[in-house]
Amino acid sequence: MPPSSTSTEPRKQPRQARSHATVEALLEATAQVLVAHDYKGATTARIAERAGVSIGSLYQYFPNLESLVAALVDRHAQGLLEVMDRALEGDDAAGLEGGLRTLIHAGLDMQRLDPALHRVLMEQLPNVDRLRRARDTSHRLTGLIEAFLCRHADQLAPGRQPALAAVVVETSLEAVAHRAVNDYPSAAEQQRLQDELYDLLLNYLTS
Amino acid sequence: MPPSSTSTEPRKQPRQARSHATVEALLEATAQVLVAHDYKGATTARIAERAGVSIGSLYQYFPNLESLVAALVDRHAQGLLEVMDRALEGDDAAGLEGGLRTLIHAGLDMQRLDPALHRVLMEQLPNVDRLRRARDTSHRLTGLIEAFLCRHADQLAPGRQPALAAVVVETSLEAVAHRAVNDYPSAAEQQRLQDELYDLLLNYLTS
DNA sequence: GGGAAATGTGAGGAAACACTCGCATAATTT
DNA sequence: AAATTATGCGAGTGTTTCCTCACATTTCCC
Repeated sequence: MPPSSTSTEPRKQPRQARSHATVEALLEATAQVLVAHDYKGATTARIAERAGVSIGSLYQYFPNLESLVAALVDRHAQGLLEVMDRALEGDDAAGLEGGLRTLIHAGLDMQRLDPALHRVLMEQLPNVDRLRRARDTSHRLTGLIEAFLCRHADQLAPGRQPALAAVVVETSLEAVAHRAVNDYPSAAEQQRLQDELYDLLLNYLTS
Repeated sequence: MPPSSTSTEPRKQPRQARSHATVEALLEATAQVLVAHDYKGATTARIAERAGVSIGSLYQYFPNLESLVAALVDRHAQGLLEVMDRALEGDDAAGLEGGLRTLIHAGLDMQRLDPALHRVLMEQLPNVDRLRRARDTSHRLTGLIEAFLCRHADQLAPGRQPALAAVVVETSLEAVAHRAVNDYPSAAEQQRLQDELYDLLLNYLTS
């Protein structure tokens, strides 16, 4: 393994439809290989082969393997945030209870976007800065939740500080939703856990 | 990277004090290298060098790199469970509230055992069976918590099923404790999150 | 002390790895 | 249709890695 260049910036921009398809195929292949072989087994050769593209083409658009994974992380994180954003927008009329229901539902949906990929991306990426930065979707999520709580501050229990509560809510929501989707495949069980999550968070917020 | 043998069983048992020290040094070195270089960077050469031992000695006791990591995981998991076991033993007199306090305290303590190592082990190990098996300390923990809840079943809210509640409690406890220890270094902040955790779980269990 | 067993050594083989580079092909522009 | 630019290719380079093996050293036991 010779030294890998440190930049994670794209090497060149695709200008024709053909090359857009190549980049797309590479990203998709990266996702599949990550899921099938774990991070340590995600090699340039495997990814290129899976994408039906030569190694050389891979390096036309990504300066190194890490940047390819970083691009995939960015894209996945984008999708996650959009799920939560869409769910929370315009749901203020439903009050804290209703909003919490959609919040929890969105939490489950996020995990369902691509659970296997989600696992690898969240669990196995090395602590390289670029990847870490892309990974703290959690922190941006916490921000969204804090804003949500502030919008319903009047219904919160007296002592609850939105900033602190947002951390607790986001962390438990993500963890329980993750476990529900990954360890309990049946829809009935997932529904039960979703109901428990509602109990957990509502009682906490309103004491 | 030639084919790595698949067995993770120890190659031979150390019989003299000297070799016990070697095995110990290797495990300790593995932990340090994992923390310093992430899973992908944990190479046999680095580990042996750090342990002050030759590569050959490493392979006297471990058939491959993976088995070395697996042994470390086992050992770490053992430590975690002992923390929780000790905390819960004989604390039945304190009732649900008191027991929950020690439960939460133990959850934080588990994360503090060796936070950096804990992170790498929990987050970066590949999904190889042996490692997966060793990793589901969470499930055994859930069992401990379920037993705890059953012991105080009379104080639980009417609808609460211990088995389901144990999953929720274990998952949120682990996640929030993890975040507290890793993202909030100051003792004051950790204490605040610990109190929030108490609110979260007590309100949930007793509705 | 001497033989046997346990332990330690590290150079080196074989394979896998990230990445380059010179060149072929396809699309676009003029 | 010629020139230019964009895209695609994959054998090859230099490195890294896992792991073995023939041998050296230490400990144990009588």
